[in-house]
Amino acid sequence: MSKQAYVSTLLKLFRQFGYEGVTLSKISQETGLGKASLYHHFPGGKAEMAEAALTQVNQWLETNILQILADTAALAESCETNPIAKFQSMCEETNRFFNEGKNSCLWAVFVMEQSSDDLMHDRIRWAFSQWIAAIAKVLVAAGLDETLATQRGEDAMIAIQGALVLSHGLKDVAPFQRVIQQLPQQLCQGMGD
Amino acid sequence: MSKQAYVSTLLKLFRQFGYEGVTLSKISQETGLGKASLYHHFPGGKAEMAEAALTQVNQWLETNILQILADTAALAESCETNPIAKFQSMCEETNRFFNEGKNSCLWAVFVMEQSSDDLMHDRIRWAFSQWIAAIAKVLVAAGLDETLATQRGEDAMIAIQGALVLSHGLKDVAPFQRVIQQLPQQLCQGMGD
DNA sequence: AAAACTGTACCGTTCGTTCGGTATAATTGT
DNA sequence: ACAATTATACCGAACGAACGGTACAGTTTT
Repeated sequence: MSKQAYVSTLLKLFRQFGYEGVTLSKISQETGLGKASLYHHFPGGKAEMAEAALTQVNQWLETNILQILADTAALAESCETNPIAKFQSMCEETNRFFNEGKNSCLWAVFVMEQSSDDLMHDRIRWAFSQWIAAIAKVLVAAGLDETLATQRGEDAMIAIQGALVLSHGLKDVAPFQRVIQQLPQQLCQGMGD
Repeated sequence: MSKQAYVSTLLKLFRQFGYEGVTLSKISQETGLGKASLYHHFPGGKAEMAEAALTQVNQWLETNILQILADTAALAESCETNPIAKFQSMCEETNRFFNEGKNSCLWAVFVMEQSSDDLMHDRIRWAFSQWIAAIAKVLVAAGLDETLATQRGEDAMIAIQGALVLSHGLKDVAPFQRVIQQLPQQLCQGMGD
């Protein structure tokens, strides 16, 4: 089992139970590694394990979301006036990442639990603002006002995070599915449709 | 100090740190009560304390949100065609409850942490669906289609929950403030403005 | 006096962490 | 080539501290 696989297990556990809710026994059980072995891979202990999980999420954001949104290849085409395709790709990737709404968001879990120290919270804040800025940049390139574009980026994050919370609360992924489906058009509303 | 005040302290702690993040030592320290006293008031221990906190939130929902939305007094007036005033009251109360966005939502914390047992999760689900249904009922009374009305109720919950998450993530209550301000008109859009 | 309440000491368990050590693979010296 | 050394991965056992919870004798309130 590679270290990447261990981190994936850590991510699964932390976003499911939160930082305090995860015990080293659970981690040991889930990874198959003894507690002492965990300290070989993560000398910083539980805190470093949580940071590794956060790193994986932020790397997913960079490679699977930010890169797609910032991609200038499709810009030469019709994507300039109507960037709906980009947002559809974003939503597909987001839907996959959150397992159709059945997964929680590590950022939300760590932030609400206030388990993250300042350094960790800064990395989460960076993630949120980067995602928002990437969306806004696409909309600005399509001719939207910058202030409104940023607002829509925020609204997208609000919709995704809120839908995750509500879907978990209702034990029904339908709200998240509806949000994911409607989001691209919602972001592009009032533009050259 | 009344029991109600103790429960308020419990609510504060649980929504700030989550179920697993709160220890009896913290509770004892924050309430000024010894462990024995805590078990006198809450014989069921930590689980009962968490349930008491949840009960307080759900009671707030009933008395400060559901009741206002279901109030038929203003229905005789212009509220029938334009229920924006009701939603404004709802948002004011919500804004106060979440301390302008600085507080977390206990439902979201418990649901995301998966710390709640089935009975607790059912009460949280009840709260979400009741709030949504109450909003939908107002919109239906104002002439909106039932399916769309329920969707807008869900969107309101999504907006509130998502805005809380984002505001905590960004360490900035501005997104929550904007959502609270825009929500009434957003709920009534396309109606007799 | 009876009831409600609380302080102190304590219980067994589990927490995150560390120690000492083993087995295997890679590297080095000769 | 082979032996000596180092590095990597892993684990059982145990640590002190803190966990949630309990027993019981007081104290306060009524």
